[in-house]
Amino acid sequence: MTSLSDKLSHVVGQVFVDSELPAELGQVRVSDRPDLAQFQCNGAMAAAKLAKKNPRDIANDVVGKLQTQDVFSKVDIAGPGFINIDVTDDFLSAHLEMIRADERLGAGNSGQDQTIVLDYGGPNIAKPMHVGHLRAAIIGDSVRRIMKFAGFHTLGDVHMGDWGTHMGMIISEFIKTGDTDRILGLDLDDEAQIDALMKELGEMYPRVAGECKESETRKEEAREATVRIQNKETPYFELLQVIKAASVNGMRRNYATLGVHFDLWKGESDVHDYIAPMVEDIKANNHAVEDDGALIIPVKTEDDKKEVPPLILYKRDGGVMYGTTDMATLVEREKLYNPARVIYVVDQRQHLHFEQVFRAAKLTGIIPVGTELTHAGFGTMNGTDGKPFKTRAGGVMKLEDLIAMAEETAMKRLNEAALAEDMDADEKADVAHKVGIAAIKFADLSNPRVTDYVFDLERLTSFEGKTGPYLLYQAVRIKSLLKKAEAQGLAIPQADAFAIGDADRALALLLTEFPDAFNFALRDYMPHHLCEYAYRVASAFSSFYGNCHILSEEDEAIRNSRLALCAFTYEMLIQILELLGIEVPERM
RNA sequence: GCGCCCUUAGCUCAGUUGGAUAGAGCGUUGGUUUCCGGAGCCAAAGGCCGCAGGUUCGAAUCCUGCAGGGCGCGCCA
Repeated sequence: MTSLSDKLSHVVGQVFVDSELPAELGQVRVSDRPDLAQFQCNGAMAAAKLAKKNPRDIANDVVGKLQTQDVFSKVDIAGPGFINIDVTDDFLSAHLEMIRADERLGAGNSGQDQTIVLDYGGPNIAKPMHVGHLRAAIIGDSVRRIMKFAGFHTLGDVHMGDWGTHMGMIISEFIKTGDTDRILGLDLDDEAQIDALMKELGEMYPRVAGECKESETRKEEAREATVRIQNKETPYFELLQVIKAASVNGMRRNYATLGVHFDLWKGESDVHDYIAPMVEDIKANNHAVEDDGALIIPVKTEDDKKEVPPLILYKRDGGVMYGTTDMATLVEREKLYNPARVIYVVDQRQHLHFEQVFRAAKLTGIIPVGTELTHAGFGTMNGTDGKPFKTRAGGVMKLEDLIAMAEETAMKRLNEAALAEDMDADEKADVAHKVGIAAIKFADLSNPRVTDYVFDLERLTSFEGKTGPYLLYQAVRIKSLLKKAEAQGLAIPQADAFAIGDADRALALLLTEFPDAFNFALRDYMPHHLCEYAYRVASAFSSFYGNCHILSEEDEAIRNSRLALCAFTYEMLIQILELLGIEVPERM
């Protein structure tokens, strides 16, 4: 299955081949002059250069051959050699029927069941989740959904930070204050006790971290505790388990609220035992060198224009760094899953780090050279002042506070719009939740991953314009229409339904573009292509809806076609929003 | 100092392998409802695409230089 423009490219490409020109030149795309044509092909100009001929002559030749085919209602030449193409409504209707019947809506199975691992979590235990974790979660989960839809076997890993010096700080503090037994005695099935512990940790961590900065002795205590944890000594290791269990509980809650899914709940501690043998192997293969007391892997190459620092396996003090852990994680992933790709959805600022890790992993053979390792980095979420998003007081905003704010604003919007008025409190709260999450996610996903963006809650919760709530509103409006049709006894035709005409041609053509938008999103790990497309579908529907009657249409064939088109548009929107991780309420 | 990214309408941003008249949303102005959900729809105004060169039949897009902004550059993660 392919998009309509792919299909046409094939036809036109064949004509180019017949003229002894490369098939790629026959590439057809949606016209950027919809007033002139539905599709265009610019290959004649490029061909002119190759064949040293007049572009219009080549175009003439191609057009002559295309005009004999009955899929086209118009083929002509404009300007220096643009080939403009329209398809017949019958052909369009038939194509629409095909993608409607296809579970991938024409997008094809490019994944072929290959396994890929996605890393888009990274919260530290014992610390509250904050807005910094939001983008990784939202983008990573969407990329996972997209890849799964494309036929990949996807494994999302939360990969939490549960093994570093920050744990040493906290656990050494509990030991010092004699709170060990109290912590070990906590009932982890009791939400109240978990919340109390998390609150305590939230207060404790910044204080102890500050002390460690001030005092070398305190820092040494933390460091020593870290080693004891990593040696699994009692009660250090046991304390870690309690803190971890409580933290994971909070993480699961946060991610569940966001509707973000992970297949694997692994952490840095899970790969600790891989480190020593991995380093031995690396040393045995002469990839590691001693440097100023540290053990490093040089990863710079001859043709590097920039400085690429080595990856440090062991620090001068014998401790490991996160590059070491990332390497060990790759050892485990290779062993357990043998992935075709590993994709890291992590802050763009860590790009150099990943370049080091990827080079080291390929160099040492931990990961086969043919395996794709990608850092799909993302930019910073800024406040309306253009600086990184903070609370009014200037601190880091907790994720749950941000979500609560979004839900609150969403509720305010619903009231302003007099939406969801006849609902009971629970249903309305559920709608406000879905609207709030849709607002956050759509805003985050709708700009290209790598750029920074401005998080303006007032704007992105609006029901107007290119926002998540607008998309929900449009989807719900279609659903309402479909329900009304059902109530009137009008069945949605399941096959041979489409009879596309002037009123619905634009929407029909747009619906055939799904595979194009999808494949861009898939190729670049950039969901914003789908956001853009979803918005175009929603507004094309709105335009269609405003311009013609559907239920009251008296011609049965036209009414059936339009009903089917509404139903298909609804399915399309729901599917795209699902790929973005956005849930749509039944009504609002 | 070196490297990466960014600079497009008043504001927030799209723009695929170089293609026709550079697009959205918000805001502004005007129109629109005896009918399916009008926070909708239709339309208009608004641009030396940071600046200067170059390549090309053709450049927001590719190359070079400059200016402004963000980020990163070995023992934190």
